[in-house]
Amino acid sequence: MGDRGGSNSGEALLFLTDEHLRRAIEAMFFAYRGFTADPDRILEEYGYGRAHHRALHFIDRTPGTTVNNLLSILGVTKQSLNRVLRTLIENGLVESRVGRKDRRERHLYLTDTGKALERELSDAQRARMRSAFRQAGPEAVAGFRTVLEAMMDPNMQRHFNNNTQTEER
Amino acid sequence: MGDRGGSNSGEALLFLTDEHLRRAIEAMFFAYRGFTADPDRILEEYGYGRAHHRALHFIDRTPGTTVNNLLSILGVTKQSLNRVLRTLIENGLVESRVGRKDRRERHLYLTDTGKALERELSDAQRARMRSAFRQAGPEAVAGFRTVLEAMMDPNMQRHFNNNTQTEER
DNA sequence: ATTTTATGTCAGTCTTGTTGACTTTCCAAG
DNA sequence: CTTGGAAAGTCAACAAGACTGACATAAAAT
Repeated sequence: MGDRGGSNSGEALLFLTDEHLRRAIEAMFFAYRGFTADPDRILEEYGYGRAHHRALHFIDRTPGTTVNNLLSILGVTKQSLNRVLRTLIENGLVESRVGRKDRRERHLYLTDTGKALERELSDAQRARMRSAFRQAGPEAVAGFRTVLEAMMDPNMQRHFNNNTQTEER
Repeated sequence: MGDRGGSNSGEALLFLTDEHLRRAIEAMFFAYRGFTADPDRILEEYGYGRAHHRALHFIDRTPGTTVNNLLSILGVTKQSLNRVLRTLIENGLVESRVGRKDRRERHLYLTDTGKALERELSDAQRARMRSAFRQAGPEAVAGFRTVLEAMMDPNMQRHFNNNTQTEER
């Protein structure tokens, strides 16, 4: 019982008491709140919500992505996504183009207005992330990413590492 | 641009390109989904939601906590919390006791049934956390926690480090 | 005695998720 | 060529969980 978690390097065993894990769970909860706080404030000004932010983010990340692809990334129903997408299209933030190869598909792009809002949102989020990373230092950042990736569902890891360019411009 | 952020802990400089930060933002998004996936499944069986989980968690963490304290931790309105709390009390998972010193206050405790569900939920969440921690290794875990804490709002850091026992048993 | 605090409740709104049913388009296999 | 089924959109209805605002009650504080 009076054992130690060994040295920091190598494969030293981990003493993960329930209390350690509970603290980590709470840290995750509180940190996520911080993570979304800044974008939430901006979104409110425009009358949008987090769902809109997510759509903007992933369309920006992969221009020309299809609705179906977006669905599998976001993990919501098409009806739910469609409502958000319709608003964004109506308001001129997102453009939906019929696919050339498969004309059932709609390929999604951000307009200049859409890009501007996405920028504003991600600038705020990046600023907080950058500040946290600077405070924590490079080693901590590496560890942070490693743990986050290990926490994802395998399916989401796939999306995370998938840099497919669905170009159809 | 070629600057160094070397005032940290005497470590290598951080190259935080927008692309790095974007990846980190996505990792946070996907990881949080994994983080909540298991409890969500369990909650669904019982007809509860995340809001109930949060209440159970923090009442379990700080038995005898008051409604007001819970409100400031969870950051929701009292109407919203009250609905959740009422359900949990009606279903016999939470007990609400009038304060002895200040009889306006209600002190909240988990019943045995409440403790059982809290256990089931946090066991699932801890299992995933433990697995991720084991995969990532001790160094990564330390970094993970450091970054999360730096990402919180100062107000939430306060709650995170506050181990006040509101004992009124 | 009055004010403030802690809590609870009622009513109504909003966002974002859900299911189910139906239509249109259109690729591809029979 | 016909038909089956996939991709996408639409409509309707609904629920959880957040919100605001108004009001009630009890008790502590002034």
